[in-house]
Amino acid sequence: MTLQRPAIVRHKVESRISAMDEFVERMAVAMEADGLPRIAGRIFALLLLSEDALSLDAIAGATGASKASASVNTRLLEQRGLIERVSLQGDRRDYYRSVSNLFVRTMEQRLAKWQRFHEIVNDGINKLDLSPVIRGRMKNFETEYESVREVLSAALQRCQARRHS
Amino acid sequence: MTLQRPAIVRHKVESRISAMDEFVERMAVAMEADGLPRIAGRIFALLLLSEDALSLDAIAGATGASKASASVNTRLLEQRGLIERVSLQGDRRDYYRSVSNLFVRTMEQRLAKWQRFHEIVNDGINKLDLSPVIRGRMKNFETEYESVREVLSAALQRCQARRHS
DNA sequence: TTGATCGTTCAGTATAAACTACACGAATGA
DNA sequence: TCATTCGTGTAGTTTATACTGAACGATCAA
Repeated sequence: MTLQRPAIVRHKVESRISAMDEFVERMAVAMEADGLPRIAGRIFALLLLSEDALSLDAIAGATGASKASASVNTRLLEQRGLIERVSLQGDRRDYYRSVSNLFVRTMEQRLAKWQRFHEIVNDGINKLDLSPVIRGRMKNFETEYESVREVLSAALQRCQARRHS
Repeated sequence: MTLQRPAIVRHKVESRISAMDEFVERMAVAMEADGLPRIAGRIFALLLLSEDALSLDAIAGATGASKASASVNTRLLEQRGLIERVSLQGDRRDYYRSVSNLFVRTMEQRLAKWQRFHEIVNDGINKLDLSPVIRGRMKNFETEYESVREVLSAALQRCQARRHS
């Protein structure tokens, strides 16, 4: 059974297809460094390049993954806020597309990951009996983080405000 | 052959040892989310808690890893700028300790990772023939990134300036 | 030069993860 | 209600990667 490639890819000439594929693959590898499965990266890149929302079958067909894998990885990306699921009336299928406020979403994602990290350090400061030197080092680490986090949050809020204006 | 636990751990009473170990393990899991091996996370946490620089054998003994694994993972952490190798005169062994400007180092590390990501997107904008909608979406993404990156770089420079004053 | 110790490399193994094929339950339409 | 199509769960396979044990070259002391 041969599935159609999605519109964004289908209408391109051959040389362009490989350029697109290269983009997808590079993105997939880069996102692997962020701890996501490679297929999730491919799906993300595919949707980033696609103007239309794509069905699960279309995604599976275009990425070469099985439908089950596409299902798992779309859900993962959705949970992380990198893509969103949309439904079209008169169609039972789910469709997926890149979120509109992608940058802010990715940044929020990263901030949350840092947060867990720094919570561990804060717990360490509070619960362990550390030498003054170590305690000072860790507290300094946290102070610097807090100042940067505030600056970053403010910048992100400006991004969002600009979008909604 | 029983290796000594490092000083920071050795002098603690039993209940404190487990609290330390919990810190180490939590940190190891958190750093795994950043794509590092779990053992590297353990080593990092251990050195974060240790006032003294530790030898490879001490690290292997305290983390329960083999010396080979300790060697690989200390090198990895060193390359990432999270720990540094120090040598004591009159001692052939290498010692490792947490870097002093840890926060700035970790942020630089993360910024570099983002940079690769955004280079791919920029390449896509330049090399692919995208629809106006997609192109606009990606350019907007990059614009927002650039503004945040500048704010962040400035904040990091302030951190460094404060340290050297 | 010899012996001992240090860090590293390498081959093999164990562990973990991703992915697929298959099958199931739910929702829809005939 | 039966058939169809959707998304998801699961068992098993494949693949990748972390880790260990042993051997190696380098460095230093005797």
